[in-house]
Amino acid sequence: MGFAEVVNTKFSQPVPMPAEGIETVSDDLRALQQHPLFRAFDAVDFARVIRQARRVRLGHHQVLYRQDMPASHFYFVVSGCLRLYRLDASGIDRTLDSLAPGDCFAEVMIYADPARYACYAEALKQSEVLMIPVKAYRALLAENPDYAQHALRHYASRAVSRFHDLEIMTVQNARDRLIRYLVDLLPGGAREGGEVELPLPKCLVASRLAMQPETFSRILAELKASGLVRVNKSRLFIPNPTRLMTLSQ
Amino acid sequence: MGFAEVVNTKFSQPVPMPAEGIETVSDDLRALQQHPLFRAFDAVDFARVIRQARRVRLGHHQVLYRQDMPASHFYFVVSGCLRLYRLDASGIDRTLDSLAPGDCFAEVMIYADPARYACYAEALKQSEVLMIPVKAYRALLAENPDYAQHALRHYASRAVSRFHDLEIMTVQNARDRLIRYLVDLLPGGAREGGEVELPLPKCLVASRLAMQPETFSRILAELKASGLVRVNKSRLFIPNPTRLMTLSQ
DNA sequence: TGGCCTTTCTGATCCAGATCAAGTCGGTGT
DNA sequence: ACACCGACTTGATCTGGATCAGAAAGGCCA
Repeated sequence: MGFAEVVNTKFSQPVPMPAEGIETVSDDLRALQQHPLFRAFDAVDFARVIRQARRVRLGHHQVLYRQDMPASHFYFVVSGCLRLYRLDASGIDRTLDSLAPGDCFAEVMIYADPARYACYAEALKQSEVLMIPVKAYRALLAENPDYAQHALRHYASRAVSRFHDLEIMTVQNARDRLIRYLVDLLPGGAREGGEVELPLPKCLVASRLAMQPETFSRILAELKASGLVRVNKSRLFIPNPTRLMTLSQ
Repeated sequence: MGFAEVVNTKFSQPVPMPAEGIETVSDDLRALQQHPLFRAFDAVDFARVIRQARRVRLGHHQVLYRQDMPASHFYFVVSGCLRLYRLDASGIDRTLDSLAPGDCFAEVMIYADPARYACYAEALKQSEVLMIPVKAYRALLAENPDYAQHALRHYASRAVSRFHDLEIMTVQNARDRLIRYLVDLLPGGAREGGEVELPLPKCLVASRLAMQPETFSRILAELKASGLVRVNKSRLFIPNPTRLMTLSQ
């Protein structure tokens, strides 16, 4: 494979294709049915895809797939919390995204060619994901133009948010990157204050924002000191996002 | 609008919706017909979209659209060269992508909701673009499931490359970012050496890579000195990409 | 309950890269 | 040919953030 050896040894092996831990799909899939990629489906078609899906349980730090691995499935987060990251030659890992229950990921693999995962996916705690064969999904879309419209809409919104991520990363200043990241997490955007739960442990948020954990910690301390952010573990309260934004120049 | 005033005054006004400079669409659209978004179209449907498209000529530094402007068209580069960028409150502009003849851009607006441009688009020299109404394209796709499959494939490949861009930007080291950028420009990837034409003037490549022009210049000088890159204006010759990559650790 | 381990925080140092400031070079218009 | 202007380079300094090194604060297991 070529990078199996650079994987941090504390990580478990990736799940062997299907795998033990499989069980028949049951009912907490209401959330999946609400997802933009599935919302348009009628009950029959939904059942058809789900029948071919498999539920997988992942332990803390267990790797679901690796970058460059051939991709025949995409995923839906039933419970828990995962992250997407890449490893480079020097073994540095860089977090690219975080995933929460209700998210789909690697869905770009439905139409990617060549279909190889672009990164690693790792559970950050005990998690459960549904693995959905891309073929099954693709087959339904081919038959049903209306479904395809919905998928296109989803792909478009995903593209917009990735573009936005890219925009954040071109900000040179570490503090400004953090501020924009926090404001994006706010439910109401920059409009109104609110509480935010970091979707990743702080050290991984740091890696997501291309800075060191120490730098993250110091910037957060500084924001706390100036009263712009109230911190309680991984919950942050932001009373006035507008003032925060102006600080970011 | 709210940011008309931050636009650098040396830039011209954006094209007034349709505009003078319009002419009937002629024959150098062969290239468009080859584009993944149009390849599947039969002659009749292709003609149908094209009939509703308008050709626009842009002068040096002319802005085609602005960020947050309502988006009713997407674009195809007939000739010239453009860039996508954003402006923030402090007036700093950050280049997010470069465009060459044969590229489509803002095509995500076909399905985006709300349909507002996520950035500015500006011509870097005398250029010609085709503006294609998203409605026309969307209508065709709704009728034709096969076309939708192709569009999905295109969106997927676009998503993969944006993800890849994001990955480059999470590299902390300026030299490493530049090296990865250069290797990506190589036709053969890291496999074999070759010549590369920078798709943007050097100062904008710098902004694309979140570094200062001076830093870009110095790093390039350093690579030149160590024989890893031969520089001739905006053409770079990279004899041994593998060696270049290893230097990036 | 205590010890260990992981995560986070804080302090001290150092360096990559930003910033400031001239130069050089090539192109363009007069 | 000249002056001008923008794109690029080069040099000198300064600083934000990386790095190194501990210390504190929880969790978790025995």
